[in-house]
Amino acid sequence: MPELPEVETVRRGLAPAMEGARFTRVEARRRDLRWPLPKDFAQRLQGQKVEGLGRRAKYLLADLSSGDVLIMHLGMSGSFRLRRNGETFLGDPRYFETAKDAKHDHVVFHMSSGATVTFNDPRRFGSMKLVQRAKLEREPLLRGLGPEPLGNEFDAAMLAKACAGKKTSIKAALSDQRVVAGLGNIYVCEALFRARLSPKRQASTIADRNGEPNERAVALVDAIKAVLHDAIKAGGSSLRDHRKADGSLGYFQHSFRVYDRAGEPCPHCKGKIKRIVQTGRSTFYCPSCQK
DNA sequence: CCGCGGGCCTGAGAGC
DNA sequence: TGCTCTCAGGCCCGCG
Repeated sequence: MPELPEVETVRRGLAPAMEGARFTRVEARRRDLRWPLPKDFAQRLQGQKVEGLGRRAKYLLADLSSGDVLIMHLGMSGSFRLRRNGETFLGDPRYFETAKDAKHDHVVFHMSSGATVTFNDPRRFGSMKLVQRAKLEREPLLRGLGPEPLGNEFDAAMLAKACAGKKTSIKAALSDQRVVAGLGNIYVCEALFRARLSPKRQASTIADRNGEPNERAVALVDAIKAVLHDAIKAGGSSLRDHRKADGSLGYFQHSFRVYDRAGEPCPHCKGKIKRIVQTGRSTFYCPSCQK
């Protein structure tokens, strides 16, 4: 599921329950996640205070009083659910916890705030990892990541430089976390539509020979920032698994202009939206608007 | 180094 | 109802 807007939505939902609170009890019910949890995972968290809950790309980072950082990733199907003092799930009344859901509850945090934070992930592409804060810069999961797309330092010059000389498509380049960190299939498709650029265009064509940005790079950066801002405002996109921490749904999926809309009319020219496959993933775009 | 394809897992939905 | 097939928001690894 989760691309940057969904992870940011989860972060904002969990922060009030976790920041300033301690782990009173931690259950690691399943350790065979994408990267196996260490044997002492629960023990290393127990009693630690969460100093802050941050985000880098699609990773959640909990800063702990022990000097460790808890890195969490949602993979494709991961989600967090938040309960307080044994209450049932807050938020959307359409949500019911089913036995099927509970079997994928792999990690449970009991917090001194009275909150219970449950990590659920059917496909187990997500995971967690504890690293020392002093070694965070050398952490392999984070080391190669490109700039945060919503940061001030991410601009047309930076994107053009990263794409200059790239033979691959602009779709593949934007999906590459080393170029820009946090976009996935949905928001790459949506950003390219907003920038009116074809996903098949060679990545290097947003830069001139010297690697300087052209007008396409400017449009693309604007489109990326805009779609991410809009999606965060909507609480992310809920397709299959994503929910806000209180169990309610994000609603940005209703604002998709091309993603998952093959055959439907383009919102701009009314032509047919097309689905193609690039590097093994679906791409949705309007062949007449996006050049 | 670069780009691509396969694999990791489970579940949902379509078609028969 | 149930089987089989395809597809899914991410990321890592190995191959050429």
